[in-house]
Amino acid sequence: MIDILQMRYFVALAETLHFGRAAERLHISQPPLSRQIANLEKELGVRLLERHTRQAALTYAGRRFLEDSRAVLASFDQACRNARLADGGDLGELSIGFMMHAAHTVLPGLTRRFMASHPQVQVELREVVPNALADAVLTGRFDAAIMFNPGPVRGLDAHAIFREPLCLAVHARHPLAGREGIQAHDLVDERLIAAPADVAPTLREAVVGFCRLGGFEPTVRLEAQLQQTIVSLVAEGLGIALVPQSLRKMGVADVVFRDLQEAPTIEHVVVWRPGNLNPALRPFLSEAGIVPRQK
Amino acid sequence: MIDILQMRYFVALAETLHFGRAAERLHISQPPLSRQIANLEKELGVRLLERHTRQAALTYAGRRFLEDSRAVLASFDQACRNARLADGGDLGELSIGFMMHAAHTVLPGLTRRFMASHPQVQVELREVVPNALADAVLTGRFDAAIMFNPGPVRGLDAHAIFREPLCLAVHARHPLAGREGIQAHDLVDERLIAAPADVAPTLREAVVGFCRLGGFEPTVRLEAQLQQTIVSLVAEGLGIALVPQSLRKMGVADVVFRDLQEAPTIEHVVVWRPGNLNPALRPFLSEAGIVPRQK
DNA sequence: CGATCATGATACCGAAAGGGTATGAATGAA
DNA sequence: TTCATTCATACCCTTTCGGTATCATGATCG
Repeated sequence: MIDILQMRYFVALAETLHFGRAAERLHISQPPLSRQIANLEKELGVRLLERHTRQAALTYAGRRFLEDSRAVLASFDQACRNARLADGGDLGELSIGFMMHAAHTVLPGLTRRFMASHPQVQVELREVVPNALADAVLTGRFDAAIMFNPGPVRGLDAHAIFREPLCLAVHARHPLAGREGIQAHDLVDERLIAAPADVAPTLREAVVGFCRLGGFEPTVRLEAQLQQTIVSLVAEGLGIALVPQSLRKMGVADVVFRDLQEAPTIEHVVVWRPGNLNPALRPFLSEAGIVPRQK
Repeated sequence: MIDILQMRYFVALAETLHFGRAAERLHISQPPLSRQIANLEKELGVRLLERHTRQAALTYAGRRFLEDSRAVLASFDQACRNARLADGGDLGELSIGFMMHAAHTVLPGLTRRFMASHPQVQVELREVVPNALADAVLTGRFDAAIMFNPGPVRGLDAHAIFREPLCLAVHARHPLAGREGIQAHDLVDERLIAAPADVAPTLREAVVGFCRLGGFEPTVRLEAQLQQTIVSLVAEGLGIALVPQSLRKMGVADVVFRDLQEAPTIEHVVVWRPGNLNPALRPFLSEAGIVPRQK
């Protein structure tokens, strides 16, 4: 059976046109090379070289086979390299799901760093409403997701990568719009807009907990999943909200953001399935500052 | 060393995900397959499959290696087939030089037949002034050439493939334009236009010989290499000419072609270098009706 | 024109690798 | 728990590979 070894020998021979020197280059002696080439010609049923006493010359078929062999050897070696690269997470695909909010905070930098250090990994980024993210990671739809901390989820590992304080978002003509040093009890009787507890439980908990510290139980009569939506609702005068500070970067007309005294904080986490065997996941987590524990 | 055999084994295994069935498909028993895969993984330094009791599953790196391996195997097998095809003259390049006149006679049909029976041979056709053709074949510029018979040329084989009578080309207002049964002696005192003897010796010989049979020695005061040029000169009233009959197909205003009694004939030959080892040359010659003698 | 040299082929030997059979270990199913 | 399935391991034999020694051939040179 013809194998890659004979092709390597043939290419070396075709490039030197000299059995002795080709053998030397291959770190073998001349007779095995002669025999391998003879075997190759026999199995192909094709004469590849004309042997003359002083030098050998490729036949037409030999020239063709040389070109093809070079291409085969290159792709063969590449295949082996690729397997090692893929195994090391340096080649392949990585699919990341994230809540919209992350696009304004950690996602851009993290993605840029990972892509720079792993140029051969195809990265798929996909925005998803937060409550679908955990399931999507569990089913394998995503290799990892970036979201507000959902609390412990069975089958998922999570690691905090970012923490930011909440701030108050009010309409520009709201009485609190000009106030400094706003505290929890200043929000008594305000109509609060917040994300549903099932979508972002820790965020909701932070909002509610802050109010309780101010001595009252907040009433939330309007809910929206996305922080950006909540800000828009504030702009429309439908209420006030406690939102992550990074939303200030969004320019929204008629909305004023104010710092809070003893502001609660909200955490971004990366979540992943510990059983996920995509080798590109580990370097991604490393880039996020996470050293996953060995299984 | 990793070789093509292990790749074949791996692809079979990856496609069945079952050592026993893959081994069966490869016509070997299961233990050698296990060992070869283990060797492959060891040499790559990469785990390609997760072995579970009930079924195996490819790792990420394994999936990548499967894709690459399929491509490598395909190109490997293709390289072997190509060598055989090239050796048989069914794949490669063939370069044919020809005098312009052949484009009106044998070249189109011959080329069409050869290309139809050898679709994978790249054919290069190149028009050349006739006296350069023999040298171009000798130097290897062309694998073969089609031309008027140049007589014996050292180092070239030649074989006739077409013979056509010459006819008379005269201006439409020439006295001979209306004559039938024109004979050689009717051309006495005419100004003849012909190709130089060094360009097309047999053609020139045919013209001169015909005149001698009519009892006179022709005077040629105007020469041109190409038959088409000669016909144009006839159209301009610069003289008359004996040209191959197939030039009648050219529509040239003011030129009339007349049959000759006992018309001389001119031969097209294919010439080639017997030492030319391009395998595509033999089938080309066969297509031209030539069975080259074995060297 | 014969001696010499360079080159590739051939013969033979020991080592390595491949495939086969027998069997063991692990794990999911009954 | 027992059984069946599946892959890994152990061991043997054959094939193949590479190495050394040597031969055949043809070009070069005195």
